[in-house]
Amino acid sequence: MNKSDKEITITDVARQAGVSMATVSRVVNGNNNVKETTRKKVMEVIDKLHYRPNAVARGLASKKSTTIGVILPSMTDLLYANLAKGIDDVASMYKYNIILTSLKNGIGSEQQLFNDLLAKQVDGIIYMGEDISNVLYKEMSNSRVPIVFAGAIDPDGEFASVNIDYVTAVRDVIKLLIDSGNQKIAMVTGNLDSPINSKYRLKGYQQALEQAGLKYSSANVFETVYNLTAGAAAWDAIHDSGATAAYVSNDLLAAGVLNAALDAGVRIPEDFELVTGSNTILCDVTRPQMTSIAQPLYDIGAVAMRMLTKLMNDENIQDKTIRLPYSLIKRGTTKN
Amino acid sequence: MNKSDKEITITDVARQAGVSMATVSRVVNGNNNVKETTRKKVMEVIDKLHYRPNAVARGLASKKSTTIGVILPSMTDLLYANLAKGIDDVASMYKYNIILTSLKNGIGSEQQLFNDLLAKQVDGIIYMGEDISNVLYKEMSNSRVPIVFAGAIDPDGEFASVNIDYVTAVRDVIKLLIDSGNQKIAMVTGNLDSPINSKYRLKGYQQALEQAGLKYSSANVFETVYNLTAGAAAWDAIHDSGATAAYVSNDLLAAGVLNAALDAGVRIPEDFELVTGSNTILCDVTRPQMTSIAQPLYDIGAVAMRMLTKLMNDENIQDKTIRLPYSLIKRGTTKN
DNA sequence: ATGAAAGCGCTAACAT
DNA sequence: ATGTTAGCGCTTTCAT
Repeated sequence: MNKSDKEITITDVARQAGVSMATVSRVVNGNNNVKETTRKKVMEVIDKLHYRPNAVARGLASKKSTTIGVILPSMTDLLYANLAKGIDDVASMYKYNIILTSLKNGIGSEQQLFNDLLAKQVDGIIYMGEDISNVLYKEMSNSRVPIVFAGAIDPDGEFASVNIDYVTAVRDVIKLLIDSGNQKIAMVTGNLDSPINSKYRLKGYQQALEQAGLKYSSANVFETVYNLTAGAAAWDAIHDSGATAAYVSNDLLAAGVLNAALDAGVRIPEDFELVTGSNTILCDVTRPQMTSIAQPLYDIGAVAMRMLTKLMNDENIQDKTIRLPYSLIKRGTTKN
Repeated sequence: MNKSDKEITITDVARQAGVSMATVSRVVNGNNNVKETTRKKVMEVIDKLHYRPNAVARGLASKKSTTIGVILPSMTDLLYANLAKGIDDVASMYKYNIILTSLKNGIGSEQQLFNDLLAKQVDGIIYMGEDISNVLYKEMSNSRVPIVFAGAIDPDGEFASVNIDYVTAVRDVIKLLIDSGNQKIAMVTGNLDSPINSKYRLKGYQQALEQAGLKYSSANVFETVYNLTAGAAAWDAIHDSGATAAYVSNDLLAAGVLNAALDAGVRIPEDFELVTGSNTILCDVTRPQMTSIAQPLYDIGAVAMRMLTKLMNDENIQDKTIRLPYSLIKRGTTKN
C-alpha cells in the first residue's frame, strides 16, 4: 500500500495463490464452482495484496460497465436534485455508478452528450427534463441501451417512464382555487411548446375550468422561464390580468411571483391565492409557505432507477409507464 | 443505424477504409502523422458506419478513463449543487465525464465508495464536504490519483484545495454585527468537531469578538444540523440566550432560524439581525432577504476542476491551496 | 473444481 | 506516412 506500488492485477493474485486467473475471477465474482479451501486461500492473497479488480478491463471483457448515465437539465434545480437523489440511492443499492451529465446550452450538443455516454458503454440511461429535442429523441430510439424517463414526458410513449398524472394534478389545483371563489385563475409555466405544458398541465387547467363552467382564455396563461426574477417579472402582468389566483408550475418561479406580490402589498392568501408544483423545500422557506402539488420526487427517481435495473437485466416490465400518486399539500398561500 | 446492428469497431473501419487499425486510431485521436487524403477517406467510413470509439477499450489500452470522480455529502444541498455545477462545466470543457457519488449514511462505507471510484479507474477525484473521516483521508493519502478538495477543508493540507478564507469571512460578518450595535452575537453551525467549524469559523468569530473587546462564551455557540427544522428548533435557545444577532453558517439552517423568529413576532432586522454563509438562491427567497457571505461557489467548483486537469496532466501547480475572494452581500436581515 | 487460451476494442511502441 | 504486433486486465468458453 505504497504510492510507488504498481497496480496489482489478477495475474499477481493468481500466481501468489498458486491458482489460475480463471479461479481468481470465479472467487471475485462469487461463482460457486470453487472449493472452499481454494476460495479462502485466494481471498487471503487478495486481502494481503489489496487487490482491486480493474472495472475497465472487466467492462471490456464482460461488456457490462455497471455504470449508468443520468441526463438532467440542471444540477441546481431542486426538482432534479431530488429526483437524482432517488436515482442515486437505488443505483448504489444495485452497485451501479452514475455518470451525471447536465444539458449545457452551447458547448457540445445534446447528441454529443448522449453519444459520449454510449461511448462510455453505460448499461442504461435515465433522462430527466421537461423537453427533449427531436434529434436526441431519434438518437435514443436508434440506440440499444435501456432508457427510462424520470419525471419527464416521453412524447411518443416509446420509452419506459415514471411520472405523476400531471393532467389531474393540475385539474385538482385549479378546482381547489375555483372552489375557494376565484373566477379568474392564472397559469404560469415554462415553454408552452413542451408536451408537459401544452399536453398535460394546460389540459388539466382547461378541464377544471370547463367543469366549473368558466371559459378558458389564453390571456390567463403566462409563459416564462423557471427562475426567481422571472417570477417577479411576471407578477405585474398576472396582476393586471385581473387574476385573483395562480397556479405556477415551478417552485422557484412561484417564489418569485409570491414575493413580488407581497412586495407590492398584496395580501396572500386573502387577496391572491397561489399554488405551486413541485413541493421542494422552497415551499417551506417562503412566508407564507406555499401550497403545492406534492410530487413524490425522490420516489419517482428511485422507481425509475429500479425499472432501469430490470430493463438492464432483461426482466420484463409489466407497465412501461408508471404513474405515482401525488397529493395536494395545503399551506399558507391558499385560503383552504 | 439499426437496433439489431452489432457495434462497429475500429477493425471494421480499418477494413472498409483499406487502412490499418493504427491509422484509424491516429485519425480518431487527431494525430498529425496521417496524409490528408487518408484522413478524409477514414473519416468518410467513420461517418458512414457511425463508428463510435469504445471508451472502455480505449481506457484499458491507454490507462486513462477521461472520467473523474466527484464525492459530495448531498445532492440536494444547494451549496454542493452550485459547486458541482462549476465542476461540471469545466469538466465538460476538458472532455471529462463525471461519476457522481454522494456520501450515504449506512449502506457502503466511504472507503467502499472511494475504492469503487478507483476501480473504475477515474483519472482524478474532487472531494467536497465539511468533514472527512480519518479512514477515508488515509485511503486518499495512499492512493495515486490526483485529488482536489473543493469548498472543503483538508485538515492536514496534504491535498490541493480551493476555498475562501473562512476565518476572515466570519470575522467580517461578526464585525458587521458588532458595528451595528450588537453585544451578544450567536454563532449557529454544524458539527463542532469538523475543522471548518472548530478551526476556521469559530476562530473568525472569536477574533472579531476579541478585537472588539467582547468576551467569548461557548454559550453563544449553537451546534446543530443543516436543515430547516433544525433552524426553527434552535431559535428558542438562541433567543433565550439573549443574543440580538446571529451568524448562521448554512443557508437552509438560517432560513429556519429566520422564519422561526418571524413567526415568534420578532422584527428582523430591527430586533434581531442575521447573516448566513453560502449566498445560495435561498437568500433571495426569504423575506426579508438574507445578508450573506458571498462565496463564489460556482467558481470554487470550476477552479477546483481546472486544478485537477492540471494535476492529471502532470503540470505543476504554483499554489496547492487557492483561496478565492468572497464578499459580504447585505440584504434585509441586517440593519445596514 | 480447475486451468488454458481466446478474445473484448483499443493504444503504443516499433518497424518500415 | 503507414502497418504490425504486443499488450491493457479481465471474462468466458472449452477442456479436463
